[in-house]
Amino acid sequence: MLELAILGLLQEAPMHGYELRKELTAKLGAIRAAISYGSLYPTLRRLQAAGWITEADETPATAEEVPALTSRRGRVVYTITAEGKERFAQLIAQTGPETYGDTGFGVHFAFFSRTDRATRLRILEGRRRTIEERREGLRDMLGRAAERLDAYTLELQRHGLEACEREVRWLEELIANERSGRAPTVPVDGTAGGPRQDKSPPPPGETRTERP
Amino acid sequence: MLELAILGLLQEAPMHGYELRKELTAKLGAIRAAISYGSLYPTLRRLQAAGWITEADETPATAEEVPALTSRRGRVVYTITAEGKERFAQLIAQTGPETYGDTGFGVHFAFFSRTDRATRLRILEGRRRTIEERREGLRDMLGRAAERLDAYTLELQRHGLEACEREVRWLEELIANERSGRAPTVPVDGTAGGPRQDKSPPPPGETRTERP
DNA sequence: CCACGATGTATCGGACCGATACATCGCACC
DNA sequence: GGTGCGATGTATCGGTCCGATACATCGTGG
Repeated sequence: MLELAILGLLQEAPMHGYELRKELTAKLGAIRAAISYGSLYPTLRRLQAAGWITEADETPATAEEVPALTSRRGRVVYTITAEGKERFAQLIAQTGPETYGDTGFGVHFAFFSRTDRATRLRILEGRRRTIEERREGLRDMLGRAAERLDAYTLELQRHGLEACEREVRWLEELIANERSGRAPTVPVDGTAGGPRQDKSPPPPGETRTERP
Repeated sequence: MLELAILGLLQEAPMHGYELRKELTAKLGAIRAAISYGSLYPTLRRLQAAGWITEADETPATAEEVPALTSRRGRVVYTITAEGKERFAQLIAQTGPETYGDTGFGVHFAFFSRTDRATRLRILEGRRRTIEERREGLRDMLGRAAERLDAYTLELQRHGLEACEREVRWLEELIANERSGRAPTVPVDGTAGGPRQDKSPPPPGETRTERP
């Protein structure tokens, strides 16, 4: 999952570790709290060893002397390679059971603007099915096995059930929206890439913004 | 977290691994999908080594002969010890940052009927604060940094923000209930849940219930 | 003058997951 | 009468990710 997210972010611009973590946290803030360096740095090393990214020490080109008295450690900037882009495309398109879990779905969804519509639909429907199953499990629990559980556990289940129902409704809307054809079909490519091409796909969600 | 959950469940009745996993999945179904054996068995071994639980091979006491031709492996039944109960009480009462994360909070909440009210309130308020901070982060993101993110990511944030707002409201209700000395009451919703008999909640006093 | 928070890179132990292996039992289906 | 299949049951292994920790630089304000 981290691998996918890193590759996706580096496709927008080269970054160093600290920045990467901030962007990661911003993009995935709705699902995960914060990515640990204990995950980030080893993963970066793994990606570099595999050839998906390159690591470049940021030494100031304007350094005249600076006789390295303090052996200044520059920031390490990571850049995605062509193979890395290929790898990302492969990862983003392949769906499995882990794609429909909470974290997996969130990461995939966060990169939907780089995903073709067929895959988007497949993921949304798979996620819906997963949540529907969880919902049924909770319903059964609250129906049949209710007397075996205490009031607090029941309240937890009830709250979880409600969350499931809301998410299914949300997914229905997104699916309908994708099907209605107003979906982006974003040109995924990047060879023309400067950093940050301004892509703004059509609003995937509902038109209502009922937040005060 | 697993340690706490196992200790809590074994306090209700001795169980073997398979059963433990089922009960764990039932009790925590709203937060986690299913506990892996790859976590469960090592943890059981760790708890046994620490003396919190005892491990007893379930050999049928009525076995006259049966000279072990097939070397039948009996089920291993785990029972909590007095030290284990002490350990559980210690774990359930101590709160830290990890208590307010998604998983930690869920596990603690699932055992609220074995938690004294002061601790319950501390946990609910800590959780509320955590979610409020997450909510503020998402609000900032949707306000200030909105133009840097694509439509799908924004939609994800919006959905996450809504979930935060709902959870805060839920927590407010629970906190108010705790303060008023009642058990979790059931909000009138209609969409969520099936039959909801008001099963007599843990009395406002202390907890301590053994299963028959 | 220096304390403090932000920036920045990095490692280590541990918790947990997913896949896998293997064995028994009862029951439906042919 | 056989046979396959799903539930029950115990267990390990490799890998991912987290939390704590360490250390260094820089700007700002008291």
